[in-house]
Amino acid sequence: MNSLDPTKPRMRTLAPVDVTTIQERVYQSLRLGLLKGEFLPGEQVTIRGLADVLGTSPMPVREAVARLIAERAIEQSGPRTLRVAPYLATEHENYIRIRMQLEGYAAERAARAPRNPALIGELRRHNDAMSEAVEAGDFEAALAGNQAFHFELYGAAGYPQLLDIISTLWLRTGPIVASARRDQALFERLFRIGVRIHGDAIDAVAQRDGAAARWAVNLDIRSSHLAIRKFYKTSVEAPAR
Amino acid sequence: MNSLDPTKPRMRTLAPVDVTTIQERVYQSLRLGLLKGEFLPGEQVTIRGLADVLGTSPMPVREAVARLIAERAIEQSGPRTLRVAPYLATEHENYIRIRMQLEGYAAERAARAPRNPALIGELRRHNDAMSEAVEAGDFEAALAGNQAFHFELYGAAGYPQLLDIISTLWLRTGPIVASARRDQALFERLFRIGVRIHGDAIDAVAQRDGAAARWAVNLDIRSSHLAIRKFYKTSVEAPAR
DNA sequence: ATATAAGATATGTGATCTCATATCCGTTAA
DNA sequence: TTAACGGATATGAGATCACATATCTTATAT
Repeated sequence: MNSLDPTKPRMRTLAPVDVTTIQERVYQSLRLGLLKGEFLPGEQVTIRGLADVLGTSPMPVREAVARLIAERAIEQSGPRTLRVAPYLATEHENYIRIRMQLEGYAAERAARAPRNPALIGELRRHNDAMSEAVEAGDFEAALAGNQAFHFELYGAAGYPQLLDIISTLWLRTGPIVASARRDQALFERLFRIGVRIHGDAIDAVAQRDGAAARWAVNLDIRSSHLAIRKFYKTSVEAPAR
Repeated sequence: MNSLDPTKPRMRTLAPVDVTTIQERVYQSLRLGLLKGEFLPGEQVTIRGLADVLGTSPMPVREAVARLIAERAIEQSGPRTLRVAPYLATEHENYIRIRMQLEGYAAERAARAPRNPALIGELRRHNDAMSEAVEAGDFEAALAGNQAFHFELYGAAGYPQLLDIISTLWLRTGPIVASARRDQALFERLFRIGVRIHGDAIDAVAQRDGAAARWAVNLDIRSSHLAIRKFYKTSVEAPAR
């Protein structure tokens, strides 16, 4: 019997394989693309087109898109047309008010939640990363840092369901925020303000001051909203509904 | 030329035909069924089974179910199993807190919105219908009246997007609330309390007192939650996750 | 009698095909 | 030159088929 003896126990090097469905991977990919600003608000998409880009058949894309339609991140603009949710001033303003309610509440709960020793450090780390990215002019990284900061904070509230709803709202407003970064000067200013407000939020959490945490997050949301509104007012006109 | 002359103008009796997709009708049907309590929390469903009941093929059902999964009304409990969202005490409690934030906010805004002369009358009408249904022991009608009252109120806030999110939350908690009506005595008591609280809410709106409206709605949500928790604690145990 | 294994059934996932129709483009007639 | 008609193309919706596998049933062996 040599070393190839099949009855002899030996080390296996096979690793478990990714068993997630194609549909799920398509969904996650589209979701990430929306949050990273790879789609413009109002941009038309087609199921077959996405399937080609993603290297799969239309079938999994259809169902991933159906989920995104349910989350209002993609909408049917006509009988046979799909598009990324467009920027509409009043609609976006409504979402901002809803976000202030929910994210403000999440921040308040996070500040009042049982102390997690690592939380403050993590928040600072995300905010520092965002700050450095802004100064380096890397707006994609700044966007990612901003997102990481917010979700670290909201996650500390200990409400998976709340986090889930907030994620959906970010998915709707993501392409709008991300595409607005094309105005570099405006967004540099915006992100610098954001970094400072995040600092206030961190202080509020450190002092377990729920009201102050809520206030800081609401200020952050509102100030970013104002910048985005200015961007869209002065540059792009929203596509017709 | 007789009366069948095709050149002679004549009255047409053809009415427009329903052009909505099967998928959309399946979705609306499932949605209504969930809100009316035709599904039990944790109940298993199959795509082919639903397709048979609805008299269609699995295809439109698949995509309608995908949307409901995105809304967390249906979930995948295993590799090849779908079920209606089950009752889980802490998860449900989290949803209750989120609903208090959002529905409280909606009520506050509704009370402070520009006066709609018909609103108070509509609210009273829904609440009276609910009250009569409770006394008649018609819990399905009472449930419908309760829903109509809440959405009439929240709709008056003038935030379609907020209404949409609240609808999604009701879709998740709908089967839980609806199935709990099986304990008649408990729910008779609950609905009677609800009718009274609704009266307080109507008064708050009539006086344009946003804080009072928020308070009334939050009390309504919380009291119904307590009744449901009691029901599930004393009767049914939630299916294992 | 019980436990294990083999076979049958059920079910979600994905691919492929068909269909209706919206959209685009070129041709033709006024 | 312009507008209207018609054909080609693109696209979402739906049906059908194929596949892998989880679950249930049944038979057999201990």
